Amino acid sequence: MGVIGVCEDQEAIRKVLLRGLRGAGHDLIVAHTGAEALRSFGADAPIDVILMDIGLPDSDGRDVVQALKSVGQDAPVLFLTALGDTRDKLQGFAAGADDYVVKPFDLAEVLARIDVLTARRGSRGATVGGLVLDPVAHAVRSATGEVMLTPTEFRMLAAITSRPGEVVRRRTVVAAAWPDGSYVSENTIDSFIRRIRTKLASIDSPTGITTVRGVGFRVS
Amino acid sequence: MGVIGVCEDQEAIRKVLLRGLRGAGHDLIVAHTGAEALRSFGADAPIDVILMDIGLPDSDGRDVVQALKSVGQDAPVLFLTALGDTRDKLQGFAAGADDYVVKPFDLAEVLARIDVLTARRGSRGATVGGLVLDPVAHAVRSATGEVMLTPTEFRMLAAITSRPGEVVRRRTVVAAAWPDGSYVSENTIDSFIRRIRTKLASIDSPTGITTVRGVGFRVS
DNA sequence: CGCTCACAGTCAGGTTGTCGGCAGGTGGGG
DNA sequence: CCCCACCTGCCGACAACCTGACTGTGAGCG
Repeated sequence: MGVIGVCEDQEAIRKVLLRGLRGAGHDLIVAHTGAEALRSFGADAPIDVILMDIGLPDSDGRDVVQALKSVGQDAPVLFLTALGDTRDKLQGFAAGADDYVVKPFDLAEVLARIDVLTARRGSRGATVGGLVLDPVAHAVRSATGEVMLTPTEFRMLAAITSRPGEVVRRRTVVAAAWPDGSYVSENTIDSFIRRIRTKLASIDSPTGITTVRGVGFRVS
Repeated sequence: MGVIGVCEDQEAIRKVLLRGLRGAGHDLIVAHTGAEALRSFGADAPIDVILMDIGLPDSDGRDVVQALKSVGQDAPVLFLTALGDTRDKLQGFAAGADDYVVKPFDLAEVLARIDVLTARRGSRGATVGGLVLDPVAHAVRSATGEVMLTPTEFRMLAAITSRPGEVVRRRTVVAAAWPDGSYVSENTIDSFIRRIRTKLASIDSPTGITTVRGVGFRVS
């Protein structure tokens, strides 16, 4: 379903979480400490939801989340913690939480809440600024026409349009359009971007792909 | 802040909610029964978040929510209910909930959760004195416009705005914006400050970077 | 089997934006 | 008044990016 970044130091809890998440069909990126989370959950990691403990051995999960946000990681965050006071919760939300669950938690509920968080960002746009992406026909439509896209072109464009207005990093695009672990030269990305741009122009698309130097691409 | 649709039949709870929501600066559309909610919360009602009780006198809040979704109302839904079993919660999420809070609830927490739901559909980013830094888009926004920043510019501005009102030393800025151990001439810092100032001016930013002679910079 | 076509990926050359620094001007504090 | 910190305009180097042409591969077809 999605890629979940899990940061939890206690082995027993981690085991329960990992099994539950895998059972629900999620892919996982696991960290045991705040420092590890900072390394593994970078802005270019294709993470859909972050599950974060607050009481980590090396740091405060809230600080970790704020650090991640400041480097551009914008995946929604669910705090999973023993701190259940209202004040703790408010601090969690202030630190950028999208949800907050108090231990001991019920696995099924956590899974449901994760579904909500993943769905909320996925549903953000079959149609973006006068452009309609048709996954069945592998085509894009605008007011004035329609073009076919090749499979790779389609996956790339889908990755970029899935976040209208946001910059999508080149690595993220690669992760979305090519199978895991495959190497593609930077130049290949450029070529595909060019082809997509040409096709979009051929149907007088109102929105185009703008490049953000040193970062990636963005629909505007 | 936003328009909240509240559907709650019990007067005591409703009163607490209404006062709290108004106090937080929200506008309200109030319903006392499911039927009233269906009438008032239509697809064209400009609602940002729906606060729904489940145990309504005339109907089940979950059915009401599903009916609203089927007519195109897509505002996020927060269920506020006495039913706290895991099974109840799962049913709530299955019915389309974005969040689920069990009574007795803490008003401050509910307000925080509402903020999350409204913020997710609006603009994101830390806001400092009328300026919004968006790490995802690599941009700064003011009331009148938006500019893109280059990676280095963004890191510098982020370092300075991270401590509003305080003076940030030149060394601190360098440490935040350049890789460890790299030497940059004092003049280079000035150049970047200048570029950032120019970009901020181009969007009529209400706050600017003031220099503190011999120490560093500060947002005012 | 050989031809054609579409797609993926590469290469080389040109173009542009970012970075970092220089040189000269400006202004405030001693 | 002088010095030093800072401002400003400007320029060169370099990397990132764009562009058009080209190669390799595999499917479809007569």
